[in-house]
Amino acid sequence: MATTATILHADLDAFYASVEQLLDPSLRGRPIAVGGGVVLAASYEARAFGVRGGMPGRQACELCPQLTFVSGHFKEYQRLGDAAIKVIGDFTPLVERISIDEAFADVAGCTHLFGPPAEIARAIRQRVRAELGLPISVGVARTKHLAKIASQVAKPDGLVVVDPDTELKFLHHLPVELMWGVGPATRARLAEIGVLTIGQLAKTPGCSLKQVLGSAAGAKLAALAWNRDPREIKTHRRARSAGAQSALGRKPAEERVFRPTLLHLADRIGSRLRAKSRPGRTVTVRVRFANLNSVTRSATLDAPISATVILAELAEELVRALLADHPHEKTISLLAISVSHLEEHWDVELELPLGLTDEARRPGTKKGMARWAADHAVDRIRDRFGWDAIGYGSVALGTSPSVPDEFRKLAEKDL
DNA sequence: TCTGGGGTCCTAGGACCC
DNA sequence: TCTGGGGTCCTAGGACCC
Repeated sequence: MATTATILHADLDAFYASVEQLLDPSLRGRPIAVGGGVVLAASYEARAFGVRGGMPGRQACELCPQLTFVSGHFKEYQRLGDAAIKVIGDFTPLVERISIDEAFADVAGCTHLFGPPAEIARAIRQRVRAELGLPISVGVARTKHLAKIASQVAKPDGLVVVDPDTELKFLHHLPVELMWGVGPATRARLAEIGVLTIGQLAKTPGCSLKQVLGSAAGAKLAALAWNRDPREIKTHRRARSAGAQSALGRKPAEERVFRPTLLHLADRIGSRLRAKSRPGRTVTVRVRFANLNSVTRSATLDAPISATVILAELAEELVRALLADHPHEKTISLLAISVSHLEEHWDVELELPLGLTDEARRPGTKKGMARWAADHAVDRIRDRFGWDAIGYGSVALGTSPSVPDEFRKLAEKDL
């Protein structure tokens, strides 16, 4: 067992909101929310009123009447997020980026250059503050799980170092919902058997946890509660799926509604897959009905696909079958497509959409080639003139997107 | 007056093969 | 004809994270 804490977890505080307060000093010290119809991020001043990310804007206003809404500077988020991660990268190459504003790092190999892990954490915080003007919290511990918890405890704008000798003492008095993998459902189930803290979880017999959470989840949480976390820093992991979704408000479950939406979603996904030569074999659609229940349908093909029109047609077939199985659902509120079983690298020109029967989809046919050529042409034009220059227009959707495209891109993983 | 969008992982049951 | 076991893949759903 390693006896030193060398794992760092660094997390920019209320990232989008902090960037807005950095760009506009008049917003500093005030409750602000990025977004409009929906709160994408809230400053700490706003969180004090109960405002949270994902919350409808109207509800946020009720909680905090003096709340100021700002539309986001999404390019700045990307730039500053990249810059913060780069600061960490100046200390060690072993950096695992989790999202735009968060990363793990292992500094075991660079303490001889920069001093003990706690010193490195201080230096990172100081540099991000001085060079970028942003607050960042850092946790230091022997495992990723504990480092992540430590950074949560450190927020806002703090540093917490968990000494290996006192890690269980630190961990066990904290509430279970701070653990990675414990959300509302698991928290509620644990509460039913009287488990509120990580210490209580640690002392709960394995068989009880298995009963309440299932065998795998129970064993995993028990291990984390004793700080047995085997995960290592992974510097580059490839994406396993790519998807897109669109909330619709309330729309009738009809072809004229879902066809243009699915084409638009397929266009977004297809262009990403083609850009990285990573077509996929499994296509999954999700339909959310008016009552917020959602249902999925998927199909796995013999060969991977990434052509926009083929993706769209397959998605349409799946949605049609899904709706036929739910004849009483007349209203849909969201459509989603996801492509998984992605190839590591694939020459897209060789794309062979087997498993589909339509003559037009087969390779070598005139229509099949025409579709590949059309995608290729669209991709080239977008390379030169930008995504909106051409495509299966969102004008067809008839509604403006509830979330700007730039925001969507921030959440996209590198394929 | 019912919360957006992009992801990951796990599970249970069934099909199919050896 | 009935019986058993193991492994892999697929599907649908659920929980969770940022």
